[in-house]
Amino acid sequence: MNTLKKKKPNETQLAVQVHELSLAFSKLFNRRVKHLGLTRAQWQVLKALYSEDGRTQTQLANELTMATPPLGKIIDKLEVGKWVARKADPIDRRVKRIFLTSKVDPLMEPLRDNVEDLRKIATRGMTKNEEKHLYTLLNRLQVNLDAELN
Amino acid sequence: MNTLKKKKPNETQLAVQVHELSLAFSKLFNRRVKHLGLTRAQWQVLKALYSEDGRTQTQLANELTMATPPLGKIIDKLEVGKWVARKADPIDRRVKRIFLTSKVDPLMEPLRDNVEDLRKIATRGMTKNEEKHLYTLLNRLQVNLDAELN
DNA sequence: TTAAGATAATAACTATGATTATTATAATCA
DNA sequence: TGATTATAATAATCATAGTTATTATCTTAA
Repeated sequence: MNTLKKKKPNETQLAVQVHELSLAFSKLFNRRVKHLGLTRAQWQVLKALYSEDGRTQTQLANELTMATPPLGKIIDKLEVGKWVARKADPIDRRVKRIFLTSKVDPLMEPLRDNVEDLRKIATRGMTKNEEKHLYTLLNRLQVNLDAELN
Repeated sequence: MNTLKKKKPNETQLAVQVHELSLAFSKLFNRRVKHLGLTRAQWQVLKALYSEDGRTQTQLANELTMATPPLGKIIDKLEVGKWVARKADPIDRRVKRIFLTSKVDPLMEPLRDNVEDLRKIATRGMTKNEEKHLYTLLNRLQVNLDAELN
């Protein structure tokens, strides 16, 4: 009577498998950084800003492959938490530029470590070559899908 | 001045790459089935029911690796669209079992075709062996992450 | 058999992402 | 210049996923 026997994974469709992986990564990431008061999506934005802050929301949204409204909402939360500040652009009054606060700096290392830990966990049992091959194949998928999305 | 130069994909972190792939698959899927009035997540539920309907929401949620509240909301929408019907279990009055309506049957083939089209698009340029290897590696990631999630 | 614990569905709330509409401001073109 | 067009941010709405709380019901154990 139990119809819930777990499918053999190779039967799982590619898109479904990728989706489940994405959720699993997010759950693990969020669980592991909860004590820092941040989430996966928020960390992505901080990381992008860390390489160069003072960028506009539109520039950030492009880099993060995300529409501007959801990015704006993430920035709202980061602003409430005092991780970032919006500052008006002196020349173009439509623009707001996003700057990191000093509160962010001590968090970068633990967050980076967490990302690296997750990579190690996920690829456990793979050889370096297999892992490289995986990245190549994932990239191929992304290029193909991006081409189709245009 | 343009700081938005696209990263070389191999620099992208594994979890981020998987996340972007997941979003790309969903966007393409939704765009291609919009005329049917369904979404990717809704299709997943219909597909699970198609193999055997009359299951409880908890059973479906388990199969779909999803919590019961979000599943319940997807079923709400499917019910409004007359794709499924909730029926009270005659024995256990806590339980509602979900049944497909006849409206679903003619949609299964186009939806399946769409999934297959997307697979072909995504894996364009890969050999059969590379594709198989990809599935093996993705499955390894999933097993590793699932083990960590417990 | 009654009390305690477990389970099923759902409500309430949060986070993330998408699309469309709106408002303010810039840039361009006639 | 003045009108049109484009762009930046945000509001509003929807879809999906998660957690916690609640209610009804069932199961188990004293």
